[in-house]
Amino acid sequence: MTDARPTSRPGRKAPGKAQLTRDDWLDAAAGEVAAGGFGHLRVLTLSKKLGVTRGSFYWHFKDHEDLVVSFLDRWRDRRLHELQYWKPQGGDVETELRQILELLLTDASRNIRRLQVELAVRDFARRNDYAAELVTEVDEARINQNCELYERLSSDPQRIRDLSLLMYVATIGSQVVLTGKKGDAETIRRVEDLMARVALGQRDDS
Amino acid sequence: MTDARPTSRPGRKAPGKAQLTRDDWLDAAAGEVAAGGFGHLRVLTLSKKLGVTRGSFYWHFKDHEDLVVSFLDRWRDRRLHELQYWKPQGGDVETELRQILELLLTDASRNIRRLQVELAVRDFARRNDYAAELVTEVDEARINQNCELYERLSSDPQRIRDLSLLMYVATIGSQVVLTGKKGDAETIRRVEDLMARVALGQRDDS
DNA sequence: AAATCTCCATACACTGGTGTATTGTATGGT
DNA sequence: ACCATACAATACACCAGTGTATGGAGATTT
Repeated sequence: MTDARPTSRPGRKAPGKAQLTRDDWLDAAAGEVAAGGFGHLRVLTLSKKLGVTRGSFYWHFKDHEDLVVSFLDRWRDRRLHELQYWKPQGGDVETELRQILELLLTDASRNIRRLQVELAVRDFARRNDYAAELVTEVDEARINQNCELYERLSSDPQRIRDLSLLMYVATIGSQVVLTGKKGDAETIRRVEDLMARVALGQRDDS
Repeated sequence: MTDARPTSRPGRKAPGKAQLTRDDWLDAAAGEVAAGGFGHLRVLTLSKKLGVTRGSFYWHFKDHEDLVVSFLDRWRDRRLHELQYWKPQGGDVETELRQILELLLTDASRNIRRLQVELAVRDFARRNDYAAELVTEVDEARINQNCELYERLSSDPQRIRDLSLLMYVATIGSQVVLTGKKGDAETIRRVEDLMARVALGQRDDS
């Protein structure tokens, strides 16, 4: 499954042109996908961008589909892996909630390219079963992760899941609707604040 | 601007094959767009689907771009027009709110094709300026429309707009995340219910 | 230093798609 | 009846993109 070829080559790239790795191609592909979606992912364009010919590509990848699948796999792995670092730092519920929301909204809106890739993957998932699987996997992992937070707001398991889901779809919706629009920074901040108040208002005592 | 050619032809289509109209092509295009997005909108495929050759297409449309632009225009016009019929019927705030939400979530999730088209347009807008304009136009119209409803929950204009925006991005997010997933019907119903409670919890007295 | 391995270049065949020019055929008007 | 019009079929040139076969140069090994 995992490729035996090392990602960082020692003592190479001496002559003039740096040798490319599989990951270099995937990074370049990320740019294309962010800009034009999977439908505009061309190996010819990619090659030009990297300053080589397609001969190089077909050494690193079996074919175009291999690139797409590898790209999706890496995306899934990274999205699942990063959840580890989003573990709450401790503190009361409100500050923790606001931290999470800031991470998901304000911070995310600055990583414009990462956001574009996510939307592209999500769109591609509508017509590609494999991509759909991965997206579902990532969605569920994120929603489950946030459940741990909302457990501190309610004791009803159903309510907890629903709240986590609602907050999640709101963040995704924000990204879809507001990404790249003018004045989005301020708007996103306000939505973020309102979401926090909404979540806190869902305590058991309400 | 508007085409002089009638959409329903009188006394034609006698021989065997029904004559095609510009709208027939756009309807067929909707199917393709829903299934594969704008990137997979091919005039060849469309022609086969309609049982004719491309010769017909190039009589009705100048070129491929003409089809896309016409499609987008029709989409915008319909989305803006349908808002007229979404005027609240009167009644108290809660039932009215629940009516709107049911319309936007449960009902929308049944119109799977319409939903797919909307998501496709939205994705296309990320790389097409004209589509982006229309999507922004539709988004703003919808958000403004819903403001009228949320005015009855709060008196702070800023709060009203934020709430309307939050509810809107939540519906869009639901469509993006939940469309076509298994068990979405029940899930959507629960999210819908939670959204109603959230909105109602945002009254001034809170 | 010879052989081998790694990575990329070059050239070619092939496919699918667009757009255009030309021709064909019903239909309605007069 | 005749012709113009509306619509569609056919055939063509053209381009973008993939995949493959083969060659070649630099580095690594032995």
